[in-house]
Amino acid sequence: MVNLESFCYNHLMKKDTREALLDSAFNTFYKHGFQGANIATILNDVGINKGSMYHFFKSKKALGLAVIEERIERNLVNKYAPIKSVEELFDVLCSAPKTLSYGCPLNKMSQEMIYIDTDFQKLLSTTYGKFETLVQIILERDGVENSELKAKQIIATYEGALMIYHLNRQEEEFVQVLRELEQNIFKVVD
Amino acid sequence: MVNLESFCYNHLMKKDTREALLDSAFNTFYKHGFQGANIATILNDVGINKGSMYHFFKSKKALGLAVIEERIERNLVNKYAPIKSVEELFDVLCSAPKTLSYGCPLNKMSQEMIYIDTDFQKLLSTTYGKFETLVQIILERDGVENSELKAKQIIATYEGALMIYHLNRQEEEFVQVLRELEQNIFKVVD
DNA sequence: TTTTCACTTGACTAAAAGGTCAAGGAAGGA
DNA sequence: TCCTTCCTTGACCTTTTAGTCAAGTGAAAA
Repeated sequence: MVNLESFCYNHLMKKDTREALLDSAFNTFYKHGFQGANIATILNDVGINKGSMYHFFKSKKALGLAVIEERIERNLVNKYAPIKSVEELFDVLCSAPKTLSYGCPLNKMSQEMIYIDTDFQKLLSTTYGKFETLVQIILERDGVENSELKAKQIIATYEGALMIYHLNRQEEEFVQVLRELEQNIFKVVD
Repeated sequence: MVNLESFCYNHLMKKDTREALLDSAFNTFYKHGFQGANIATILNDVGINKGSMYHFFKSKKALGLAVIEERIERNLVNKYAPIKSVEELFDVLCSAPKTLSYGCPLNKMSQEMIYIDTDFQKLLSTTYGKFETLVQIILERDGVENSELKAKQIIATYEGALMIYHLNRQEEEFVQVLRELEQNIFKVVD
């Protein structure tokens, strides 16, 4: 018995065209920025034609918004939801230089788009809120007080340090700044 | 006696065309990003023609690099060089939401360009280094120990918090995160 | 007065970009 | 077997964009 879906004419399983499009668009936007990205590049990468993309997304903008909702946000949840302790959180944060080749996707997209398009602004703002909540939950589960402010502190330092890392490529500095924060926040003043 | 320079045919003092171009380019790149920015917009804003711009800058890229060197960097020096104490430093940092309409120009340009063009990358990296030095000097003059790490901490938190501010537009949160850092860094553990 | 140089004009080019569309293929239900 | 729906093709359109260039202007030096 043959899986019919695997015999699609463009060697892609039908339902996967949209997904492949989102994957490639995410990568392309991540590296080149939304405005700098070229639709032809994405299409070429996926191996499909224009009309096929415009069947799923009515415009480049729609594709961009979908990338935020279905990739950037999903990646954040996949990464932060399973974290069980503050210690583990900082370990994950410290690993960012190894996994995030071009900086923080959310930060990058935000810097570029929030003052250019209000739909992007709204969606990015919402997505950031979810990120903050994910971090806050980790802190609260570990009994940390004042979790909202501390979540903001952690994310702010992380985002800024990651930017500096991408300018200097000094991983040690990046880790040092985060570890310092970890100690400062959770040090007990006797 | 009339100032001859003020009788230029395009109602601009000659020497000022380049400067006006840099001003407008800075603003346009700041809001729209380098790639998203449109040269025609800048020319229209300044009130000159293409050839005039290409007389001073051989390409859009050259204009972009000049904006970094002659505006972004200059603004940083103008802003941070006169600061005389750590206290004053934090006051200036806290005022960012009032002065930086579209985020940190250096951060924004960096996020967009460092992985797209190595000339931008080098220049932005150098410029960031100068920023860090400016902050470090303030700390050292105030007798703060471990000034290099602390400068990085301050800048990282500031940059990240500023990004969050631009997503949420909650100025209080922004100030709170920075004030918290100020206390944490300089609190004496008895 | 003449020459020179820095700067400006504005039309032009070529390429790239996002987006459209009519036609066609595959699969599945009737 | 036929019809409908979903998806794909690839050529085409339109607009935008960075960049070019020959010709011209005015100020200042010679």
